[in-house]
Amino acid sequence: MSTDFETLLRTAGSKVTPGRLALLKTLHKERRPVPVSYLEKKLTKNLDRVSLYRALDALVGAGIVTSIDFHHGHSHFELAVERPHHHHIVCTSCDTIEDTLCDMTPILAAVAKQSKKFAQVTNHSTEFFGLCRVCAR
Amino acid sequence: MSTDFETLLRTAGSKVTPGRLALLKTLHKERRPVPVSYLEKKLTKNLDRVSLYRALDALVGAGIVTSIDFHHGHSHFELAVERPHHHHIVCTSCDTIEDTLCDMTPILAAVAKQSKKFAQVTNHSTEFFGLCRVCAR
DNA sequence: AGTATAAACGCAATTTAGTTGCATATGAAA
DNA sequence: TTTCATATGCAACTAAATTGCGTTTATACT
Repeated sequence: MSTDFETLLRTAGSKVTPGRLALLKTLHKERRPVPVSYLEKKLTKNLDRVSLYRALDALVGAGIVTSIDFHHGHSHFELAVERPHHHHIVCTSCDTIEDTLCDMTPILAAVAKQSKKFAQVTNHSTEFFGLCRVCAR
Repeated sequence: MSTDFETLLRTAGSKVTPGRLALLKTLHKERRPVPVSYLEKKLTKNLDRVSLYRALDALVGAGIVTSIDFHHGHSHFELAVERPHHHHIVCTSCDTIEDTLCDMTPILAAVAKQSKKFAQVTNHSTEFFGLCRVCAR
């Protein structure tokens, strides 16, 4: 899997700019879904808020970054490349996150087959909520 | 299959108020996920914005209403009772929504088994995205 | 290398979503 | 019918995300 962010940006039809490279580098380091506020702080010297949102938009559109909703009132973002497709379990008490691999392909097939209105199911987002072992006591 | 909103509110530990009854009635009529802005307009005479949010909070907490995120920058809400558990496919081009039944129980079991940090998986949210037949052309 | 141009950028202002504090009103239980 | 916790409304506020616009810059093409 490539750490070649430059190529990634090119394939996304985006220009290779210092700001966007810094963004990808940060997401790559984090390896977890992070809120925009966090990226904003980390990248103050590279991208302002507006450019950050626009970059994220472009990257999500190109499938390079995933937008995730944990029902926290704001989006989280995670690098979608370099790792197998996965989902997250979130503790509703302490917000701990754990990655979880899960195979949605049979479900996707069933949904596509069942649907009357849709020509294709291109994407899905799934989050699990629960109680972590610490909070469960 | 009860349309007995009064009982619903009571079991949720909530008081039976005209505003909350009107809210449930509206969600019942709609039978689809609606944004808060929509409810706000429909219910101006019954509940102001703040009371609406607080009522939704209570109902979601009690499992009577589901909060759904279509990546539109705001939440949608749908009545969770009176209907089998289901998910939604959203057209990324025109926002058409179609309900879809899908059985996540095997997935949930797999996730729970696989998880190291979590004691229980209590909930999940899944949305599918795609192109409807109209937009696909 | 030099230049043209569309994409990216930064800043200020704005919109939209959701929340807090507090005083008042009201449903439900005794 | 009194009591009291819960629900409500309003105003003010915080936070999230977007728009408009003038400037800069990466890249494609001489």
